[in-house]
Amino acid sequence: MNIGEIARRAGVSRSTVSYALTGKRPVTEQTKQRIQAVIDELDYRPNAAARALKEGRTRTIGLVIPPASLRLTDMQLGFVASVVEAAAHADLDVLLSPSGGDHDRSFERVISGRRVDGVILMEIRLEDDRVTRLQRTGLPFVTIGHTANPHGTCWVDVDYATLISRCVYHLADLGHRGIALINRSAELVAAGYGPAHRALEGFTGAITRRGLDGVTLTCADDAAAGETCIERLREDHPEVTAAVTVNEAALPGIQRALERANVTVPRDFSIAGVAARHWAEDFRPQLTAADVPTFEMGASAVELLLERIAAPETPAHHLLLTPPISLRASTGPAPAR
Amino acid sequence: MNIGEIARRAGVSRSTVSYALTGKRPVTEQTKQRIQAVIDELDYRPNAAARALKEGRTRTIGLVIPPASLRLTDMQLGFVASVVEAAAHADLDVLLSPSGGDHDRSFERVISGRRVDGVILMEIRLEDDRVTRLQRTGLPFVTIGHTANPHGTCWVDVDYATLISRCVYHLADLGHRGIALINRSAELVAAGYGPAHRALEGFTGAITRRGLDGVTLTCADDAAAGETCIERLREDHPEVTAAVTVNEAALPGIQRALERANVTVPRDFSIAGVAARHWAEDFRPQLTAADVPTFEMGASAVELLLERIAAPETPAHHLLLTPPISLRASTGPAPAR
DNA sequence: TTGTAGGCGTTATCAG
DNA sequence: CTGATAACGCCTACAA
Repeated sequence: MNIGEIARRAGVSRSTVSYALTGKRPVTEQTKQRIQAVIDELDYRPNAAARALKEGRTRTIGLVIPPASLRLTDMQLGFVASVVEAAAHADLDVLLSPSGGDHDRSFERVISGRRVDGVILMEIRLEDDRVTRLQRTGLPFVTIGHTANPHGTCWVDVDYATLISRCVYHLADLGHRGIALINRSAELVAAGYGPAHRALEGFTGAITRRGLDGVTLTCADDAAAGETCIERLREDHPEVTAAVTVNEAALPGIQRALERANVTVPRDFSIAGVAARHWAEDFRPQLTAADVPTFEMGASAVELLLERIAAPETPAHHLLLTPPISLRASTGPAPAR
Repeated sequence: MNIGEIARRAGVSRSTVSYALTGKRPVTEQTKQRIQAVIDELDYRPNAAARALKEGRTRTIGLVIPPASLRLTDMQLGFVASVVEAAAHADLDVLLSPSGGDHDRSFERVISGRRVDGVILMEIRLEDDRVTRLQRTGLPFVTIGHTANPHGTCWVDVDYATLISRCVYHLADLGHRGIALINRSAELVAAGYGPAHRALEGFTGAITRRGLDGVTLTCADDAAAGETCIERLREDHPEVTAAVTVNEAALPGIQRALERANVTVPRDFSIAGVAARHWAEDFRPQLTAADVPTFEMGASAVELLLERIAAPETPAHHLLLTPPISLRASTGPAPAR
């Protein structure tokens, strides 16, 4: 079914059908109705490929997600959901590309061949090949997270360094002297994953400024790892009375290990961090944490991308969010010696 | 950058470039290399829209997911991940449509206008408008889950009825007489969501056949709901000594409530069900459960869809999986009276 | 207010 | 083995 067939049946020319559809030229109410009747009858929709070819844009954006084999974290899922939602709201479709490296077939397919008008990238590393690649192509893009040197790129991120610093200050104010950072996995740190590095940066900075005793641990993104992490911590560093974490997926394990060791939170041990709200509220007792505003971040990323598509030469904006730390029930005064 | 420019620079015709790329016609090694050199230099990729227009297919499939505002369950996420992965493996792109109802804009956009070669639908209801709509359009589609009357449609699903029956038999064999079903939410049941209905069907069938005492409960998809569900159950039905569930998201809450009530699993209370493996293994003690093979299901859905796209007139296949029930540590003999 | 015609970038048919 | 050319379906200047 194509526009010519509609035109034929309605007894008008193809351009009239086109204009009746787009409204870019006045069309008599009567002919418009006749055309609409035929369209309704045949359930006609303009061919997207033809339109894209003619107009030079696809009304589709690409969303590059971590390889699907890795289980997505709740936060990543939050980004995907909010990006998809915001895009749908702007009548845009979203093309998904699960890819890690620069030379991924799926990634190449999506960014080349004009399949999309722009790209949103997540899980950004400090040095990220995909960003470099995208800069070379000239395709508009926005990153959720930012590289070590983000000048000239458009991004939205959470200020992990500041948030973790604040958590440490909060714990220090409560009298804690030995504080641990439960970071993301050693692999992510090694790969130069931004949030992990920035959390560490904020942690060591705050520890130093307050003259505290800091312990840093890496921990894989799952409950089991959280469990062994706490066990190790209590064994190797009994002087530690509090922890800050950016590893939300480890929280259930952390909780389990503390319970099993008969450590009462916050009486015996305090914990705070950065996490999706859902994880913080499911922790027992509820976790004092900065809730990562995934919904807002995804929506902003789409918004920034649309601006960038509309005006590619405009200077790049970015958004560094510092959401408030919700005081819940997991932090309290340091236990007396 | 287009094929004409490449042809000009390589001193050949456009068709030669095209054939050098697709290999559908022999091209001298020498010219092929000259062409490739120009392509590499200019980083040329064929325009996807032009190709789709000419070839009549997009090499893209649509994946309809529940509205993004609802948090996706782990199982849904598993489907998305495996579909995306399987599609990437077949060099297909995936267009995401977050939509619930039939008249959703995003849904309409994706299925009409030849944006995709086929569609995968998830979260199927017993009566599902989207399925009807898709049948009308004639676009190839596969559903994960199936409608009440799935004849002529192509689907892959888990046999909830049989699995829940088997769980009940298993518990009955262990001496349990009072058994509860912890189902999905009342809203989902009311909306005619298949797995919820089929779980109930399998449950009541098994309870009747064994002459047991069955209690059915609905429970929202989150930990908090699981907690109150167990509290209610123990209060209203103290005679119940075991439960079966299809509500994986409620498991952490179920566990918490049982622990708090000082109920030891499986000594005092047994529990079994259907869940993604990850949830079953995170339960303490680990949950005796049929692990929903999300990865396999997503991959099969893509495979079926590809067959269907290749041969639309072929009779519709389907796949009803009955994964084995992994005996873990959460079921044991009924406590003595 | 409506119609005609050309071109977007590819692929495939038909000649050479 | 290679080149010219005609579609694919749409949009939009230009002409009426």
